[in-house]
Amino acid sequence: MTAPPRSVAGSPADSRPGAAAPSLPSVTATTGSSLAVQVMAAVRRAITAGEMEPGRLYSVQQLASAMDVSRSPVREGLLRLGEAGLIRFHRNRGFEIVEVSPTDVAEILAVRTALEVPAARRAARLAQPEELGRVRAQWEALHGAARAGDLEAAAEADAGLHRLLLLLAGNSQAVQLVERLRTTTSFLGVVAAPSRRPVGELAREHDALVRAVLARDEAAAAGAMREHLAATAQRLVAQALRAQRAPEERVDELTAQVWDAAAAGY
Amino acid sequence: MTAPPRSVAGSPADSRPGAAAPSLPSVTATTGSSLAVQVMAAVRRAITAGEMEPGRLYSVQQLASAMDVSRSPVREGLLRLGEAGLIRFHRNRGFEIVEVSPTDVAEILAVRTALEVPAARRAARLAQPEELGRVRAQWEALHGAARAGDLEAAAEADAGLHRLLLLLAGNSQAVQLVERLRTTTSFLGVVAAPSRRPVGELAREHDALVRAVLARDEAAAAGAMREHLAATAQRLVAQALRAQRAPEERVDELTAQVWDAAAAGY
DNA sequence: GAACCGTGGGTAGCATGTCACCCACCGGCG
DNA sequence: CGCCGGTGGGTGACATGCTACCCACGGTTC
Repeated sequence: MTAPPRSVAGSPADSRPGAAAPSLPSVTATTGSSLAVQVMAAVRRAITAGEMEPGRLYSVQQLASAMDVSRSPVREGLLRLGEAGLIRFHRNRGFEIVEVSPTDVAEILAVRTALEVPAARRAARLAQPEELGRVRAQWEALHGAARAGDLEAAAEADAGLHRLLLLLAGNSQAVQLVERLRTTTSFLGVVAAPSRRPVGELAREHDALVRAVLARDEAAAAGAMREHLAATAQRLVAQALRAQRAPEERVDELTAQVWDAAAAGY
Repeated sequence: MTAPPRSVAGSPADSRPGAAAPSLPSVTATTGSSLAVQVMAAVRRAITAGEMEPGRLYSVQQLASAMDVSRSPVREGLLRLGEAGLIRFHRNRGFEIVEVSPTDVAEILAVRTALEVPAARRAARLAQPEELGRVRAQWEALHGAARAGDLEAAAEADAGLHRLLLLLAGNSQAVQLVERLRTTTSFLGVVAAPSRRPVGELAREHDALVRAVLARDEAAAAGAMREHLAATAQRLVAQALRAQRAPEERVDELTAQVWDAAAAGY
């Protein structure tokens, strides 16, 4: 449709460039919309898959060849990622993946707390009956995904529920901001824990929240949201700590420390 | 240096393209850094100067000709503006200035309230002595600019003070977010009111805030920040209302209405 | 007179050419 | 043996060519 399959030189097998790596950042498989968006998705996948790592330097040309597109959409997508703080450019040297530190994660969740706790309160107050029905539907979708053990679907339903509550609070700016913050944290790893027990627990954490909103209990909704975000934060901070090779026996202690420092007062 | 002065076709005097306008979006005068950044600044100037308006459709080619650069940096700058929600692209049709509605302004200030009120509290608690000195210095800079009647400098000092407090609260993510939000509202009009009495008033509004922080009074700092943001919000909402040709005698009433609806609960 | 359809101009998106700049490497000089 | 300036490859930024696509306009048909 949009992209006539050019012959394209590609890269034979050299990948000689000075400090560059012989990684294969995954080609454009997803046929979504613009190529720039597909590039962003591909880079994200490459990071979570471990094909691109924080230390190395990469270049636009390199990615363009590997993905079999021209430099323009690659550059465009990378600039967007850079603006979001996910990669960093070194002039005339290349770009580098920015490591998301545990502190960053804690700060992001603190910001989300500041935005979503009042939003839950407002949602409990302002929501129309048919909107409450949508909340219930989204909640049931989350439980359904949890029962099926589908982590990805559960994560999506989770995100949808949060977005819906922000929407019901009537602040579309906050919706956009939280969406962007979520993108950053999701660069950590697509799904939180591997198998543990989080699926059921995740769904259950929302129970109190949804019930409070449906009952229009503002205080309870706010409290439930705060607790849920705190639990999420600790999961993600712990994951970021492990990604930085923190000693496993100190993860719990460090997690509490980092989160408390970032969240106190919000 | 970089841009050999092309002959450039420009648009003689026709401006035939379907819905496009005969506006002259201002050329690149500021020699800052990348052309894309200069384009963003130029577009912003053109909007605040009334040379570009929300209804019309514009094209990359059009701006590129008018500014005597190629389409690449123009496109890049516009894409960044689009990501910030300030313009909207219509595929194969052009792009359009997004009108910042009074509701949007109120929502943005509500978000800032959610972020900056706790930040003021944390700053009062966490700031080191030498950091308090920087707060005092920034405050004095604000008063100096106010005394000199320099609106632009006062606005910048205002922004610097807010950024500093967010920084002292130890949340760099929030710093970035607020910076971005401020960019959006600043698209309304560079300086708030024309001459009124806002310079002195603006500086005085910060007095209680700064004093509370310096005295490490957390509750007072939070309260002062809340009041200050509410006052700012009402100014900006009123300005957005006037930009939408709201009847002057109803501006005060509508302002209070819009702000109360957006801010309640934050 | 009104609905329909071909056509042409204009646009965004992508591909590619080009250039100044920067850094790493290296060979000669002290 | 260590410093130092030349040099070449690689990169980001910009300029420009190309193409599918969309919409408005005008002529044709009923």
